Amino acid sequence: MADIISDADRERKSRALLRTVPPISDAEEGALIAFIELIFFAYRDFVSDADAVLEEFGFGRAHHRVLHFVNRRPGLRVADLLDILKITKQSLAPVLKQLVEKGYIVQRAGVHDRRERLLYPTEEGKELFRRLVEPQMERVKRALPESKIGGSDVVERFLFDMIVPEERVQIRNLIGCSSAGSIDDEAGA
Amino acid sequence: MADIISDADRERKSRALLRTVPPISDAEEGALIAFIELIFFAYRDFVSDADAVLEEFGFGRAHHRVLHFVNRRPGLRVADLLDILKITKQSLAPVLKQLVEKGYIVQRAGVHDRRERLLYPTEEGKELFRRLVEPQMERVKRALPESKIGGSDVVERFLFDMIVPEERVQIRNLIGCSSAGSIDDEAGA
DNA sequence: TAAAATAAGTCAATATGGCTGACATAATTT
DNA sequence: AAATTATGTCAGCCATATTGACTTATTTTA
Repeated sequence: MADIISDADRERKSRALLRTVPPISDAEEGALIAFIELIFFAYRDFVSDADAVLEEFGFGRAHHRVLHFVNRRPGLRVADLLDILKITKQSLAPVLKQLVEKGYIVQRAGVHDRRERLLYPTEEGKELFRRLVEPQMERVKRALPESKIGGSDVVERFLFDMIVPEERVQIRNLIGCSSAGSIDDEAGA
Repeated sequence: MADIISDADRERKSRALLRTVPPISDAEEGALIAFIELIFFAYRDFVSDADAVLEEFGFGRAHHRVLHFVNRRPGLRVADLLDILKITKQSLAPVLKQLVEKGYIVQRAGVHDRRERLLYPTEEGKELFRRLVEPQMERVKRALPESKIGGSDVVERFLFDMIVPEERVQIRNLIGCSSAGSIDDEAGA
């Protein structure tokens, strides 16, 4: 008990030093930490949607991500996938191999550059993609403000602005996102 | 197609608690998938904030999560932590052990029940918590709609509604979240 | 009071999904 | 012909999770 009080003392001291630079108030802090935790719990449940389906197929989340973006961008190269997922090719290799071996993804040599292996979903791959994305769409749809004007735009903008500025243009191009980032994407300094 | 219907069957249990939702149109689908991908990218960058700090200390994200909730709920039991993080005690054990050994968390026997090990952050633990939460608060603060009326409430509500209904009450109690979940949390059936 | 239940810790084996480094192969570019 | 590029592969490592079985200390309960 005494420890907790002295902890609070010490925290007050260090906080006083920090307060000279940034302007996050104590009142604001609680709300921001609540947001941080909400993001943690929301994401955990968000990814759990697909986990049950994946288990049926003996796949993990890594397979899901690969399958997802191959469906969304059929014909993308291995290098593109690595760039989107921000993983190494050694990490991708076993996952992609399993998806190919089990018949969910096919690789074809590029037309212009035959070194490239362009990735396409098979019919089975498309079906699995749908099974995985369906519960996630349902969850997002239910969570999104339904009839309020601009409600979903606010959420979309928030998510977009959580992304590091350098990646925003690339991601907007990738996902074809509507409202996000018309102005001050990495300006506004 | 048949798969989608059977998938809907699988989801019927949880959906029945909420409400009957109309089917997702093709036009809606694109927007929902964009949201799904935004969540993926936003979360990836969100957690990356802490990674740089963690690396300095030789810790991983598991350490971060433990340290975070011990700071937020000083005196919680090991069982509470397992429940919040939804991991097994065997997963927690090495992570907690390291945090204790390196002096960021202390364990004390419970007063009422001396079997319980209540977890408290040390001074160093509180400082590291602050270092980890600070950049995340900054990111959230920047991404949140600043002066628009109700903007952050909309986002908060969205995140809250992404959580599975059964957990919402517990999480609201844990994080002391303001706007989220005044009505129809798990009602509506 | 003796037995059962509980909180926590521990040991072992296993799996997933990341990483780095080094090297091979085929195709393209210079 | 040589360098570069795209991809694949091998080996080893690490972090984080799992299940199962067991111990210890403590509390509850029959």
